[in-house]
Amino acid sequence: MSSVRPNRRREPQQDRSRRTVERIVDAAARVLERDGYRAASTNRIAAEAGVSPGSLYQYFGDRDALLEAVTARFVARFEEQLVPALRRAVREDQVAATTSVIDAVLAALEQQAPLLRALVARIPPERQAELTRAIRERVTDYVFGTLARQHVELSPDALDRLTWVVVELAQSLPLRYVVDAPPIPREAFVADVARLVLAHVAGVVADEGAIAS
Amino acid sequence: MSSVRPNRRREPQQDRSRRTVERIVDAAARVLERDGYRAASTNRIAAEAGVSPGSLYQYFGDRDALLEAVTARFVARFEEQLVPALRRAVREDQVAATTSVIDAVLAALEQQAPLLRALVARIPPERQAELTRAIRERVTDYVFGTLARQHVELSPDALDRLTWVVVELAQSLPLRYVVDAPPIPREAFVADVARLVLAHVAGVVADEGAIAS
DNA sequence: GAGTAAAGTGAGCGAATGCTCGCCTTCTAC
DNA sequence: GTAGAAGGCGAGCATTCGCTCACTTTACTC
Repeated sequence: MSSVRPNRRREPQQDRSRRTVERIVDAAARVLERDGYRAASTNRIAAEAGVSPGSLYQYFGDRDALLEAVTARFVARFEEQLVPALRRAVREDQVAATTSVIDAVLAALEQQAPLLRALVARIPPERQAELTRAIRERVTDYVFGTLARQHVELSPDALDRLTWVVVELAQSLPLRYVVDAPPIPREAFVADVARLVLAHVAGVVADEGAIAS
Repeated sequence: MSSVRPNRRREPQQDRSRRTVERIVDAAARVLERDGYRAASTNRIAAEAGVSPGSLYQYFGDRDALLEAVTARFVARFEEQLVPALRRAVREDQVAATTSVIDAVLAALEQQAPLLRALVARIPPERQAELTRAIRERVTDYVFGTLARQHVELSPDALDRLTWVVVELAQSLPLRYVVDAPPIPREAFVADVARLVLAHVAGVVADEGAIAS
């Protein structure tokens, strides 16, 4: 139904134009943070970037493509910071690794807290789901892989069930923590979430063992 | 900063007009579900309701006031269904009560699943935060009260910390469950969340006890 | 059934927005 | 130095949308 919409209308070839694209995405993020989604019109973003509307449309097919680029960059930066931490965590024991991962997710979200708040609370449209989905995919792959390795005895169904809840714990809770900023010390929160994850894994493993025997 | 914006421009006095208001809110919810936020223009909603734009503006000050009425009705219906269940849960023991509450929250959300999905995923604007905040407030009051009664030994700080996480577990997880519809049997999910809540409460209580002694 | 208030109508205004296009400027290759 | 491509410009077009207002219809009161 929806025709193929190119995110980019033209691929920048000179440094000059690459900088222009950066400036536009920067400006879009800034306007989104400051003034919200409604006010983030293409003309306004172009003005904020010090660029003409025509230039904007040389690189972005339409308004949505531009806003999508903002969330894409958010996700890229999130991943960029998270992946090394995940790699490091592999060498730790289960308890330490769990804590490290929670901490890393939280840190990666905190890095871009203002934009995150804007994206979550100031409501981009049909595309907001894409943001959380994109973040979740990254974490899901890792969590599923780790759990599958550590608990080869679990059935695929149990693994799915386990993974979904663990990802929610390891991702939704930190996300809400950053957005809401509740009066809970950071370390206490990380410890709480890590304990929840470990308790849940142990619980489901015990359940499955009870069924199997 | 924001001037006082009356949600209602005129209070309906005849049955006829009360029905009109209902039809408008119904239509708004329907368009939101079917076509998303962008397409939910006032003219479109009026047409869907079989009503003229003028009539719409007799009862709603502006577009946002109308969309706010949609989420307000969602929250009202949610509460309407949840409160009796909470009252019933008071008479049960801790484990049963926890399970009952999780189940009740889930059921109340499932009741309006399509609209919930639209409100969460199809992104109303700066007001989406209000939806989750409104829901959360209802649950928070209950959770805080219950925990305070059961654990008088806890410090106010510990209670806050406990309440925030428990509310996230009891509300965010079910909400995501309804929106995402993951491949997890309902009863297993409810049991998992209940166990998580109980484990977390026990954990924090143990922590505090260790500090106090 | 006359008078009045409430409810409802819908053509259309003013403003804003997304986006275009003809034109100019800068860069690159030779 | 120059041709041609890439990049940039911005006035303005087409469209849409929120909202109004002069008017009609319906309901209530006595």
